[in-house]
Amino acid sequence: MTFVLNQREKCGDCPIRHRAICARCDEDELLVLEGMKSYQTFEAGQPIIWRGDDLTHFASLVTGIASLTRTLEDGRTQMVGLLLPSDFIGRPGRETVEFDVTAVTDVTLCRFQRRPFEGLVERVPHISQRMMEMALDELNAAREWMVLLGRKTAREKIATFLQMIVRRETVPSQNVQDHKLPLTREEIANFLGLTLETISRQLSALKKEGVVEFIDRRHFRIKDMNALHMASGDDADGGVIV
Amino acid sequence: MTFVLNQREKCGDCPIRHRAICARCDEDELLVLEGMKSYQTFEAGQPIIWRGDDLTHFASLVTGIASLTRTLEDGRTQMVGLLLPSDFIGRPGRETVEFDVTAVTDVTLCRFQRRPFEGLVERVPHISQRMMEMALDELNAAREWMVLLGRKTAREKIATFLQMIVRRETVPSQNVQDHKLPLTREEIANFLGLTLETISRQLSALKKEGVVEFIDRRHFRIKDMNALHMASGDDADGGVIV
DNA sequence: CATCTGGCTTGATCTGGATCAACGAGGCTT
DNA sequence: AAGCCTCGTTGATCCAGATCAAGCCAGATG
Repeated sequence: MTFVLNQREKCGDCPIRHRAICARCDEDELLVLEGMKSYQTFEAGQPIIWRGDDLTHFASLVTGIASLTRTLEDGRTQMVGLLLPSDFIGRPGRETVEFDVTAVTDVTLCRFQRRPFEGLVERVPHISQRMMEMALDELNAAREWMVLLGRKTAREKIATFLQMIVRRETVPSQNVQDHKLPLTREEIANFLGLTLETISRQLSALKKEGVVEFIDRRHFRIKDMNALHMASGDDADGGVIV
Repeated sequence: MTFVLNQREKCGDCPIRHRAICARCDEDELLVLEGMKSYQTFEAGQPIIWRGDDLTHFASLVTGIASLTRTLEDGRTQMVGLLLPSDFIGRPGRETVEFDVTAVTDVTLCRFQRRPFEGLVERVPHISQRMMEMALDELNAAREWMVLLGRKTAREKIATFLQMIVRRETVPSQNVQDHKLPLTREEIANFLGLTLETISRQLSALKKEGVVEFIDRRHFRIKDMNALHMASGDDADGGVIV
């Protein structure tokens, strides 16, 4: 578990054909993958891999949402990544996993044995380049998040989070302005380095100010995108790096 | 700027022969590098690259220390990485830089034009694998730091920071137990997401408790490694991942 | 040798977010 | 339909760390 890739498009039926792994889907190499893939499902809340486990498979997240977290001895937990459909789990050259991966919702993975997949990565330059690109994207995202965790206020953190949700558009969007919070208040808190009470209060505040509107607990709509952006603490340009 | 690599050893005279880039130094490919390298120096405090700048060169940090930071509009700044000698600056496939790189002390870089270097990376599999390994190391380090920034107390942050200094051993060590703080109190604060006053107070507290001893403002010695470890908030095993 | 300057320490006070606590509201089960 | 759960809201209070404010100390400068 490891890469989080902001790339929703598919270019075929099989998840492994997501642009995530190969930008050129007709490549013969991908046919090899067809033979070795298998599917695996997890229920919401179930662990997918624990830190320290052997990484026997690589996988592509087909449906659902998973989280990447670390929990300290006393139970404090910090989310370090959020995996959405088409995101990739696995890192070439690594035997074990450094963070816990947990299914946030029901999850389907499309898996490949690590060895043959790694062989493929080694043989096919544009796949290894793609893996490098994903790693660097993830590195950028992690560093952006470090800025948020270290220096932003609660309000800025939530505004940034909402912007991220809107940008990464979890559901392919039936209604353009409606968005779904993929996480509970507690999970959001663990993502932002806050408590669930603070999340709740800040969301209420944004609602009261007319920046966002809530359809129900999980569904919201941005009423004032500009105010949200102002509240996020990011400068004008630097927004979309992910 | 981008990779931070925890790899002090050299395997030759030239910095590019650091294990950082090639684990097998006799490779012919490295001879190519000999011809295209050039050196560049920066004074303490000078910017090396700004966010958004074109990344025309890759480089290896030969001497000195540099920081990777992001500054918000109102001046709040967060350090997202610390570059020590033999660390690598540059990312294959990227045109621009996402964070500011600044010389913390006087710095010497050994540079290479990006294009030819990238060509080399593409041609030589074990170099591209090494680059991937560095990227993944950095990704892990960034995520570990996210846990620190999001969930650790001031005391835990400082203890973790001191442990990191001891582990990464800035100076090759004349006296095994003496260590040097590579940063000012303010820089440490920006690294840990705190203020300089809090850094000062926490260091005083650790001193008073006999956990560390200060030779002068910059030089310290661990008196009670175990207590320091206890204070860091990390669990028994998970320490050295970097 | 006096002064200055930039980094550092220490004290006093303030405050954003944590913590503790109670209550609501929707979705299950029975 | 009643009784639970789990998740979420809101209020009251607390406290770790920020902020404001003096001083301090060592090395640089005249």
